[in-house]
Amino acid sequence: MLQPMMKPVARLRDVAERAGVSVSVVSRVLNSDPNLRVREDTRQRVLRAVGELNYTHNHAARALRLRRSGAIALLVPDVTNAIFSEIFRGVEDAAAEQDLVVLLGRSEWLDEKNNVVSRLSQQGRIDGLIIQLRDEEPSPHILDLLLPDMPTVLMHWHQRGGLSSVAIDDAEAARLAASFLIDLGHHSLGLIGGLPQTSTAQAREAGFGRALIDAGLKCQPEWMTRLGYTPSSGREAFRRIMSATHLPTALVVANINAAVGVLSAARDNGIEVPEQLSLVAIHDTWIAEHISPPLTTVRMPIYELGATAARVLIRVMDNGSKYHVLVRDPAPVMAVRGSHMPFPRAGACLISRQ
Amino acid sequence: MLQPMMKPVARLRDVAERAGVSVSVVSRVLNSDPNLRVREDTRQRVLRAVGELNYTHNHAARALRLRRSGAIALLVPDVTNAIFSEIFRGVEDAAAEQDLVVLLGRSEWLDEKNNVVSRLSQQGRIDGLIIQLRDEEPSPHILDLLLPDMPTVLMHWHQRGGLSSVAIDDAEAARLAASFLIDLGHHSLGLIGGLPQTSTAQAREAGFGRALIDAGLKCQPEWMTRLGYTPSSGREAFRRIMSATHLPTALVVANINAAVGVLSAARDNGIEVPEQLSLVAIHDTWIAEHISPPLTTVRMPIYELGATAARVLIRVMDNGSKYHVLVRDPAPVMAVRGSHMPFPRAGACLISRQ
DNA sequence: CTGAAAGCGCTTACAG
DNA sequence: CTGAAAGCGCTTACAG
Repeated sequence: MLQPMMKPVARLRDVAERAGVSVSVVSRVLNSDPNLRVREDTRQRVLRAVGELNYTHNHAARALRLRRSGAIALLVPDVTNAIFSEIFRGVEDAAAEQDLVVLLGRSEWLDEKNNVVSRLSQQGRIDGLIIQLRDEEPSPHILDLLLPDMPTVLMHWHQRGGLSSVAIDDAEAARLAASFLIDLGHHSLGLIGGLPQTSTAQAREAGFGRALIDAGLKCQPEWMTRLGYTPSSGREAFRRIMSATHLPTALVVANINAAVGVLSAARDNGIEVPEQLSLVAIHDTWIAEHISPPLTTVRMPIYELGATAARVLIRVMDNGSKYHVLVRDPAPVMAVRGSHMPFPRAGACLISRQ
Repeated sequence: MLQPMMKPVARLRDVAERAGVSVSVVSRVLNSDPNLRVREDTRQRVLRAVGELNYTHNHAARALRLRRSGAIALLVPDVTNAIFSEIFRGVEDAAAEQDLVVLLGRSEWLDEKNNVVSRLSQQGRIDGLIIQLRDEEPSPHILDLLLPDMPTVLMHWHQRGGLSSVAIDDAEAARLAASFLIDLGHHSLGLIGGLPQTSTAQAREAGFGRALIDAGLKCQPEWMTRLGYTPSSGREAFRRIMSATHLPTALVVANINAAVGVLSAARDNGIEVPEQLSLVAIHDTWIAEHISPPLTTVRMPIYELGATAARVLIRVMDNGSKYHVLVRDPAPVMAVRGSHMPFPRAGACLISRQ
């Protein structure tokens, strides 16, 4: 059995004694109760006693009494995904404004009985949940079953369903990437997309398609894959596209991690980026400038996505209503680096099939 | 003000009523109180009622009563560092054995007043703390001041100080990497090391040195840097080593993220890896096989590091004593990929200075 | 074998 | 303007 976690520490009662008032007054002063009228004199005595005893309130007691924990959870498929770093900061900053602590976890095993989600959301652990589902598990209905009464916000989610959701403008990101390449003279464009059941993949594909249509170009189905956002799926996608009859001169890669795989697959196949193939990836993380060639990407408002998710969650917890928010500010913007080139260019060496 | 977080839910009392016993019995049955004698009959009734009402205990009440929260925190400088993924799994698995939940956070701003560490460790939030300090802030004394009574385990920390600590065998990792290269015929080896104030960097440098000495080779100070574990520090380290009078034929890179920077700096400088320069990096993450060339690395017992940290912490919480553990099982092992070559080799093209 | 009761540290109507 | 008291949902000596 574990022992008590710390030595005796100041309680409200101790503060009250030292200040010569009742616990009620101390509690009210600390919580700035608007109904409280105290002499400034008294208030100062209380505050001084709090400082001298180094009082901080006991969360367990507070949670029990108020029926809320003061914590929210942020669950994502993979905490080590660099994109996620910014999301976390956004959530934390917005949560801190309301004195909420953020618990970070993995959104795994939603099918199993004894999963992280249920364990975290057992009575009294957290007041609300921001969750990004795994791409392979895009049916949020599971959550309804798992946590019928938990205020929940789906992240990276466009559909308007039973739960609140926040998303970034994935369509615009892909449109921007594609038209950037088109403006460079490319007219043979491919898309390395995400899993088709995810709403981000659908949106990115739609945006890509719109850019081509706007430019009077045609989508080539054999240049479009829907395999996911991981390096190995990027690798496989590249392999498939390279086996097409004709080849594109440029690719929009729907995710930067997939682009890492594309880049290394290209190298393995002796194809030079950007000389023979231009690449633009969505999302801008540290790897973009530390890989060779440095990747041209679309930078997205990821910090704001996190902050918005937290603010939406707080409102859901507050009034139980439902929100669907698309974060567009700041707008997606090109981070221009070294993985693209104009087309056609002098001395350009097209990919020739043997 | 936030509203109560969920609709009325079964309490101990509800279970007791339904089972026709007192709350004491229900509580004791659920906690398998060894002093409890109940008729099997009664126990079954209780268990059935628990199931029917879908009872789970209220954490806040439990925490208040038991004076412990059932949660521990894991704080690391950067949650998106891929090395950390395995640590997290290890900690979670070991913690789950004791029904402890793991809160994940960033170990930042230890100097500031209002930091994550203090906020998390306010009364009753967590029972203990596993922390990996930022490399730039290697004085754990700050923790003593910040959290005098919090059971704490330092991770990736070798020194025997006031706090418990767990580490992997960093010296052996570097020794293994260096002797792997030496066995390949290299005798001009450099080390791209971590910040000198960190104990991991000291250990890796020591292990590297020992391999050279064992082989009768000399350390070349101009081939050794101590700039850190990030891609940009790796880039800078490469630049410095390349400005030396003579050049090494192989490098041990003390961290895989730094190796990513080294690789791209090498490419920028027109140096072929592995043809002109062999690279072995410590730590084995997804990037190793998705970068080009795939990196030869040393795989470390990172999952076990996390699990051990949690087990040590649990013992510290239990009996207040202090432990210093070096995790050596499984032993560091080479993950052989494509960033190294024998030396000298037929047709080898050494790096020549212009 | 089982139950009544105290108390963990808070907040908040209610009373004065 | 301030305080006494109830009660949030548990656990656990103690009594029977």
